[in-house]
Amino acid sequence: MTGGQAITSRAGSGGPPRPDRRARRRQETIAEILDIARDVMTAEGVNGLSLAEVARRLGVQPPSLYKYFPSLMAVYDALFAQGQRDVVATMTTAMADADPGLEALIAGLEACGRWSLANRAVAELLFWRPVPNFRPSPESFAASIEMVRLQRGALADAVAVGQLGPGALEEDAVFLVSALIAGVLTQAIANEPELPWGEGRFSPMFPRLMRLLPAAFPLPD
Amino acid sequence: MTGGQAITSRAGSGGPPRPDRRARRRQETIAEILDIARDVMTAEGVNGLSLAEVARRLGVQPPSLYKYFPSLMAVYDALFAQGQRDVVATMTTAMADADPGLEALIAGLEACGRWSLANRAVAELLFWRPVPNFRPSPESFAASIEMVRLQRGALADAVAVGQLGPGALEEDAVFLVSALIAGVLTQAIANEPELPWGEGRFSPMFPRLMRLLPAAFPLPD
DNA sequence: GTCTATATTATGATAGAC
DNA sequence: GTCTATCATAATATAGAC
Repeated sequence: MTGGQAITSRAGSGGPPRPDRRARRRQETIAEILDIARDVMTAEGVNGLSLAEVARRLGVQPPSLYKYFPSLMAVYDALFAQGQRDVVATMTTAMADADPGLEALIAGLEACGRWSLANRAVAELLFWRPVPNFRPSPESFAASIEMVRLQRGALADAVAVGQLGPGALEEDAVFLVSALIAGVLTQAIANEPELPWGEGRFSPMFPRLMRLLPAAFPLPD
Repeated sequence: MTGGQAITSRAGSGGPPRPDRRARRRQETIAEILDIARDVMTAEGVNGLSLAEVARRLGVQPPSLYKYFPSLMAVYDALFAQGQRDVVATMTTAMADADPGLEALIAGLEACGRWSLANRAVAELLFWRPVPNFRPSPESFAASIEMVRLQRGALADAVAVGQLGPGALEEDAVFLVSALIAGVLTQAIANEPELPWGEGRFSPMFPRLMRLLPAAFPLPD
């Protein structure tokens, strides 16, 4: 199922494929590997990921994968990095479409929740750290700092427009907020892994929790 | 390192050890196996538990363990059941020592949090369900129903004494409450696994979250 | 960039001697 | 209730042919 195109083009032109074409093909294969890896994690658990199973599903022999990733941990790292980028982009878009302040904060967290239930396995990898001996590379980790920055910005906006009190500017405000979304997500993923955001017993609690934010960071009298 | 006592007593009396003595020794070994299993999970992750490693640490050969547990999953189930009993007992005690109602609810949840950070690996097994193909047996699962019952009772008490509004009697109130403790715990375990309850960035948020309960279940006007 | 072959290591589990 | 020996399986990873 692979190589047909490349061989055809090579036979047709008589020359080797253009470098960018080869590079693009390589990127496609990498993307396919990561896609399959996500499927495997969803089916077998985050720890159940194995290069052997990925190779089986891709229809190649395990050693071939080492041309694309130097180790299993490198695959985890790529999944982590891509997932983190993906969730941050999703949150950023959702926040940009909402009024700055509390609405944007809630929209961003809700987008994070929706994404996490739609990408359960990667969300576990990102937020639960279930793989021993796996530490995300510094570059991967950088994106999670961006996530905190996003939330801090929205909290500051909410203070600026008078929706929240000055407590929301404190350093730990973001930890309180992230515990709220983490709680809903953990319960949903652990107890109702098949249900999307908005269904089940836990994610519908999210809007109610968000309505508590003004009480958590009260305006000064 | 074992067997010395039994051989001595057998040699001394000339007869076989009394059945209850043998049974007690067996229970001690089972307890020791579970103890070591907890250590292994703490060190290698919940999924890193293996009978081979337990046997190594216990100083026996792997097949010997099958005299005590029929499979690895049976060990997980025993850990699950014991952990669930343990955390429910801890919560029950903490709640009994507090005023019925909101204080008891908070004391129970706080005890659950303290226990979970002190028993990280088992808490992950209980609340995250990270082991694929592991379903707790019905008996094990029964204790987690008791946990819900405890919380519902405290919520009802809080309504009865006028601390919370009637919303706390609704079926989903316990899901909201459990999302609060789950959020703090998830963040603490994932990001600061070495820190006990009360330290770090997340578990100190718990009292602040509990102070939001009256706003979550407001009294009628 | 794919393959075969292989090294190395590990696992869960069973049979059967003692 | 312990052991040795073994089965069956699986994993990551490397060497080297094509």
